[in-house]
Amino acid sequence: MECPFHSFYVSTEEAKEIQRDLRGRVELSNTISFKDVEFIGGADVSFLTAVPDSSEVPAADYVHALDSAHSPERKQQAEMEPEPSVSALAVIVVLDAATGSLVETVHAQAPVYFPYIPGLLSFREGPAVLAALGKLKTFPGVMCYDGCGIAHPRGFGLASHMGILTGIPSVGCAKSRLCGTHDEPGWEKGNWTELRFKKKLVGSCLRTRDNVRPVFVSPGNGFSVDGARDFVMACVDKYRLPEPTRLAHKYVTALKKELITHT
DNA sequence: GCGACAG
DNA sequence: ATCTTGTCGC
Repeated sequence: MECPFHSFYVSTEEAKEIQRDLRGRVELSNTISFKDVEFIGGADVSFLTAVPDSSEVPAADYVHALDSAHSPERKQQAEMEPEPSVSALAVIVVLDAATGSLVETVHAQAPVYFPYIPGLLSFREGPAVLAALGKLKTFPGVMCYDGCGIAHPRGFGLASHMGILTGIPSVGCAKSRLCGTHDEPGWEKGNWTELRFKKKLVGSCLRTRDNVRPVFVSPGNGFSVDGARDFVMACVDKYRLPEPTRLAHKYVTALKKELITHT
């Protein structure tokens, strides 16, 4: 199956249409047995205002693919800012699955042409995430994203979107609920309840630490609901967020602070 | 029509 | 996400 690249310079309606077009490609059975996964990746994004992109690294393959769809005509058609003052800063960390040690960290900056709209997050953060992924030397066997997978209005959240575009199995681990209903899980680490949307099982409400708010885990692509939850739980150390996402967040925050200072 | 609403 | 100090709890 080829990579279904599309433009990210789209209107909100086109974005929803893209999600409906691609959701059928999501594979909800465990594609990989994370027992054999060597490297695990985690991604997180923060935003910069009025900080020029000083990237020196050549554009990644993902960016090239996206550029072909980035014609001025499309920007015009989508009625978006010619030169946004806000850019997304994405960081990807790669951990050794066996030891949990940090193997690689990369980052990329991309202009933001899309506003934050619940359900359309990937159109805001996607370009930066894809650009960062393209700079990796160590290719992760699984990616963990800070957002939803199929626990989404159209069953195609950030984790699913990135998973389909890159081919890397993925899981979404959101800090709060986007949609669906669930019972309150027990207060002990490891307790969980089903997250359902329109009567369908789409994820888990998982307690990753004793007495802390739960996280919402759902398959991105290549995972079953149970598999996604087991995977996230296996990535949890002593914090609420699983290590891949927690570390990625830690690094973007530090990098952002650094970039702002050097400006 | 009235709420809900990843980051 | 982002703007922000101290503060309560394990």
